[in-house]
This record gives sequence, structure tokens and C-alpha cells, in this order.
Amino acid sequence: MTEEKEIFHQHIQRAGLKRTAQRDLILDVFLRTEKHLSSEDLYRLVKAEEPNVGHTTVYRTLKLLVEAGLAREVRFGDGRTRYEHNYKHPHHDHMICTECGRTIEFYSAELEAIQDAIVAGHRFKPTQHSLRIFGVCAQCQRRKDVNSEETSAEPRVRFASAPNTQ
Amino acid sequence: MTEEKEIFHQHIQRAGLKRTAQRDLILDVFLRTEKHLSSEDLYRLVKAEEPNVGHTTVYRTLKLLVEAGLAREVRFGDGRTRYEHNYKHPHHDHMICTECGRTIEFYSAELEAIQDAIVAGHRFKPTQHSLRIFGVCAQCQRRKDVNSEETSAEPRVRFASAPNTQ
DNA sequence: CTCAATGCAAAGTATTTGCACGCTC
DNA sequence: GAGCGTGCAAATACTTTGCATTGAG
Repeated sequence: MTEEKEIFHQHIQRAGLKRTAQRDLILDVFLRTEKHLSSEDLYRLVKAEEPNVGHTTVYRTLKLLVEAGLAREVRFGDGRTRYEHNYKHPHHDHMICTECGRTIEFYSAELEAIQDAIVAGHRFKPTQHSLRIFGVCAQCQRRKDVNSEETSAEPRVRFASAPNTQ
Repeated sequence: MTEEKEIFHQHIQRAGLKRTAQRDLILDVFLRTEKHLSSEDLYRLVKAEEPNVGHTTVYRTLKLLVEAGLAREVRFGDGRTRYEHNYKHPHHDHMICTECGRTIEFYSAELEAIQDAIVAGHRFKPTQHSLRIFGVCAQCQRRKDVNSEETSAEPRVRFASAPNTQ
């Protein structure tokens, strides 16, 4: 915790920026909340503790956190950017349930190794990668089996499009 | 080619929709262009052949193409949705060069197999996945080596943030 | 006392929607 | 002829920017 704050202040100093109460509070709330927070989410949480903080400042501070290596952007297809902890939270990938929105994090060394091999074969120098698997989580599958509505045989005409992979 | 058009018209009929000149043209231009087209790109190409086509119609028709299984959405972090051919273009992943924007498509059965195994371990039912590797392509690496400017030892203070993975 | 930070409002993007008119089926 | 399709303009959602004021170093 304190470690992250130190990193942030170092980053601020090195970049010739200034330490402010807003930035400290935003970082603090971010660190306390182990979730995939959108700017809006964080804004609301911060606002609850200190109403005179603007949305803009939250956006700007989140960028600072990314620069400082404390946060990482992720997008799950609901149109908004989310942020997760990056410090001592090594790279991982996500499964995203398109029914309930739940996300499951996972890591596979094998997967990483194969990616490295592919990339090397193309003389491509990777800086970052993102694997997202969209689908239905175990809980939602069960829930659907129980309320097995729509036993009707007639197919629906208009299909829902595939989930956005934005 | 004609095969895709037939699929489209079947989809249109089955859904109780109507065949129009605009839709036919948009599909035609899309099929002729083997690229990752944004709605804007496609709009411009279509407009060049038939000026009285609206942006809205292109957006709506692209959705239809996705529904019909002819197109697939992809996002590379420049904030806009792109579309690639989906019919007889089986699943593949992308490397995206953050210098020149070039994309390299690849496919690895091994990669897919490992993903399937991971997913199965979580009783997660995948519907779709997206792996994007961001980095610098071979050409851009070479280009940078040649114009080796910035031999200066002093580090720049403000870091560019990591590429968006939107 | 200087220059960065803040927060409001306004501007940007990318995409979607309301609606009157036009065109398929 | 009924109802979907079209294209414009307006609306939306998320994020960024301009600017005058406030505040940190």
C-alpha cells in the first residue's frame, strides 16, 4: 500500500508535477478497491468522501497512475475503459461473462510461451498483449438450465449480434 | 463472392427485411476490400461510387453483415471499430504495430488448444475470444535502428502511456 | 511568486436514435 | 398499400480540452 504511494510520489517528483490532496485521495481509493474500476466508478467513490473533486481530475489522475506503472487499462466490451492494479499484479488474461459481466482472471505460462514463439517468428517486438475470452460463466449456465424458458421450437428471426470486443 | 451475397440475401429474407440498392452496394464494396475497414472507411469508399448513401446506413448494414456471419468486429486501440471478413476466414489473432498501424494476422492451433483447456477448467463456455499483441513490427524496428536519433543519455521525464487496448 | 492543478463548461469522437419521406415486397 | 429502409439532424456516451482560478513548491 504505502509502497505504491511512494512510487506515485516519486513519479510525480521526477516528472516535475505536484502532489495534491485530490491525487492522494484518488490513489488511495483506487488502492483500497480491488476491482476493475471505470473512471466513473472511481469518481463516484471519491466524490463520496470528498465532494469537491471533478470528473476531469479523476480521468487525469488515472492516466498518471498508468504512467507510474500502478494501474493498467482494460476494456471488456461495455464501452468504457476500466483500470486494474498493475503493481505486483503481474500480467494475466480475462474471461468475461456476457450474461452477468463477471470477469475471471487467469494466467498460463504455456500460453505466454507460445505467444513469445509466434511473435519471435515474425520478428515482432511485443510490448503488451491482451487476451479476452467472452462467454458464459459456470453460474450463469446453471441459472439458464434451471429457468429453461424458451422451450419454443420456433427460431427467433432477428439474432443478437456477437458481443462487442471493444 | 457470389456465395457471400447469397448468404446475405438469405439472411435478409429470413429476417423479414428488405433488399435495397444501398445494402447491396455496401456489401459489394466490403467484399472487394480485403482490409480491416472502419465504418468511416467503408462509408467513404461507398460514397465515392454512390454519393447519396448516409453514414447511418453503413453503420446499420455493417451490423447486418455481422448478424449474417459475413463480418466480424475487431478493435485495435485507435478508438474505432473495424470490420474484417468472417465468411471462410476462420478465426485468427492479430499483432498490431503501434508505430505504423500495420496488423499481422496469425493462427496457432496450440494456442487455441490451451485456451480451450483453461476455459474448460473453469466450466466457462466461450463464445468468442480475441488475442491482440501490441508491439513494433520488423520493418519499424529496422527503421528505428537506422535513424538512431535520441542517442542522448538523459531520460525523458514524461513517459508515453502504454497503447490503448480498447 | 511561478507554474502546475483544478473544475467547470464546451468541444471532440464514435456511434445510435427519432422522424418524415421513399421504396420493397 | 403496409411496413421496413433511408438519411438527415439531434442525441448519446465517454473522454478530452480551454480557460480562469486556486494552490503547491
